[in-house]
Amino acid sequence: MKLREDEREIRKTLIMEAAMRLFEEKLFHEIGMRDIANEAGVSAATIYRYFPSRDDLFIEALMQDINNIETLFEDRISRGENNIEALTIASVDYLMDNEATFQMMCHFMIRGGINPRAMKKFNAVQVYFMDMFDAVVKKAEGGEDKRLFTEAFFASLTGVVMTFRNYPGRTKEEKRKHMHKLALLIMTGDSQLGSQD
Amino acid sequence: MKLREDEREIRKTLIMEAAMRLFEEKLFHEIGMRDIANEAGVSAATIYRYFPSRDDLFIEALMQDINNIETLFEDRISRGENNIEALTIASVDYLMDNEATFQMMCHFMIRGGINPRAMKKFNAVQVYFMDMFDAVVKKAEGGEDKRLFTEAFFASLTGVVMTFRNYPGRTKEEKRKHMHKLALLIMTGDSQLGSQD
DNA sequence: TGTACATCAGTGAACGCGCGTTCACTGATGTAC
DNA sequence: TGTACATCAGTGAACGCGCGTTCACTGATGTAC
Repeated sequence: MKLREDEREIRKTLIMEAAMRLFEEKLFHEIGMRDIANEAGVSAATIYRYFPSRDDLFIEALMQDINNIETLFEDRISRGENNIEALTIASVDYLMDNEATFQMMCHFMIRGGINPRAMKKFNAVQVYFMDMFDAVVKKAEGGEDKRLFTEAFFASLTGVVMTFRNYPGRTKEEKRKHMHKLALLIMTGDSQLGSQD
Repeated sequence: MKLREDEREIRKTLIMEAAMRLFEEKLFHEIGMRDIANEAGVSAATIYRYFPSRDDLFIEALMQDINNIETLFEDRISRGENNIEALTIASVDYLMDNEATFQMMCHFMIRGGINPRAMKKFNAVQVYFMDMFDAVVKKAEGGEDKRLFTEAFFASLTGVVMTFRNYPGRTKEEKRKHMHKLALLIMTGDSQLGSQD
């Protein structure tokens, strides 16, 4: 019966959304199955009827989130914010404002011992994400293959956010501004420090 | 008695070195107090006579490691490898070859809930590290204040290594080469992709 | 319309394990007189 | 040189907790005849 299958999909989404909500108050490693169950209004055991493991749950949530990013960025492009500077700012802001995505990314990049099934999914997500970035960059910059540029772009923004997001003694807005500055410096070779050719 | 104090310092170092050795076979979060104790040839309880907690132990180890980096980089500079390109390669290699340092850095940057005492130490380490980098860059590049540049440098290299160190289907050497390429692209705006002024 | 059966969502409770840390104690070493 | 005492390194065992996951079971819903 098809209806049942649809129903299942809806439940899965409900559970994932509950999990995502928890990132607003907790860090990735502090979010347990019981927390998610509680937030979703089901029992912890129920989650296992929809996801084979905690890792799988989070990776599926990440996959779903990536789709949101895609439309979000395409909207920006179509609104004319399609130069590298605007894209840089947008990317930093995205990573700053979407704790869930950022934390999950870091987790799966750094942590080992993830089951192969989940890891395969995560790698697919990474490739997909990079492809999307690539397409955006291509539209913004025009022309030939910029894969290397995209990778550098993505990796260094991640690094900037990771390094300065917990910088002590700064408000969130100060951190954000600082990151913008650094990201622009990296991406455009801006100011008196630029690339020496 | 002074001798006793010295003896304590030696023991501390022994334990830290044992901990560092474990990074060659395990990831940060897999290294437990019992493992360290075992590797150092003492009991787990003994460690607590020297360090107030696991976090403190690792942070002190990190602090010690940073000193090694300093001399390592200063050697390079004095051997004439003092341009940005050489420094970039050296930094990537360092992060690739020193699992311990890299993993500890990531851990303390991302993970919350670290006790304030330990966190304060970690922040001091970060500042120290950045200062050192700054000095190296200044010597390599000459001239004025490049703090922003240093920060961007450091953060993006960290990001590159983090993003591509577990890239599937590549040997370690392939990964390393790829990182070099990306890092150089970022730092110098090299190749056909460079910064558009 | 009614009955027997299969399917499956949902769950409370428990399993099993690992881990950071603490406790109560032993024994060696140094100090004072 | 000998004795009484203080200090402290070291430890095996246990504490306490949290967590991912599984189990055995209940009850609702859909299907077949």
